[in-house]
Amino acid sequence: MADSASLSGYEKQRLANMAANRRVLESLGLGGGGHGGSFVPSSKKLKTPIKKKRARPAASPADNGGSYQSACRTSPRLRQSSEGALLPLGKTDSMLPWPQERTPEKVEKPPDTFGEVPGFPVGSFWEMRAECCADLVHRATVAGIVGTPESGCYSIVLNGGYADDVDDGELLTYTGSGGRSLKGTAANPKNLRTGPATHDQTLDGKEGRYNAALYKSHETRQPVRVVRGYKLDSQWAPLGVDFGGEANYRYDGLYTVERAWLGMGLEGFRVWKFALKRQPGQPELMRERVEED
DNA sequence: GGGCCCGCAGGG
DNA sequence: CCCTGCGGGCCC
Repeated sequence: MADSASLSGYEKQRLANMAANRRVLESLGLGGGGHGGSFVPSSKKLKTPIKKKRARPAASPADNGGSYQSACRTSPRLRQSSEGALLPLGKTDSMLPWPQERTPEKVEKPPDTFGEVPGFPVGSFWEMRAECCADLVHRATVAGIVGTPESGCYSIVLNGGYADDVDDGELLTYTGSGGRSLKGTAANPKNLRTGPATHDQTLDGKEGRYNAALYKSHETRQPVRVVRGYKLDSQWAPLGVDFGGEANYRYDGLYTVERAWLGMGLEGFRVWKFALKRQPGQPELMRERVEED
């Protein structure tokens, strides 16, 4: 670790924000770092992809007629059926409710629900967000938060979108959405999916609806499904298929929203922050990475 | 690495 | 129709 004098203002602020986030998590009962979790192999996080390019199977709607098929796989430790028989790769005895075949027509989706999605237990994983979306575990292809201000939040994806979020596995902090200009300028109009922060996040309106969903969950204490992505800088994140792992996105179980507060983001605007705690009685988290340095 | 484009789901 | 967003691919 470099001495603090050599750190940029941004990096100092990042560390300060992370320290503040950790204090929130510590107030929820667990000391920071190193607890729980089954320690799976010691594959270091690679700095560069193993292969420059992977041949990705038809994975865009244009390639398969307008819809994503289910491409969920189940982790090796879950790959045995309840009877103990080894199942064919990629199949579990409970993996049935969602189409196994390609579905050219738009599929009518049932309303979203709280809690585990039948057929997709803790440890289920995917290569792409769209597949996770098709399986109804996180019903958005890009957005990190799914839910409504009225019902609450059904699911979130942790994928390193905010550099000062803290992930201790059982406890984590998560930053809300909004506060960005995605339209570009009149002279140079864009249609961005993300962009630099330009204003404070809010709980209001369509821009704040996802924050309001998490805030509602803080009140209702309904469980939130948590999916971790490979871009998350955490020992609890999946390695990523380009880095020697088998998952890019992994369902890690149900969490409750324990805290909700307005904080200062790294880009100089207010952001909504949430602290989540994993519900007890679930399979242990997988730890595919060694300690980050 | 960064920049840019555009598909998609979901909600107003 | 419009808008949002922790994608993914491509180019440089």
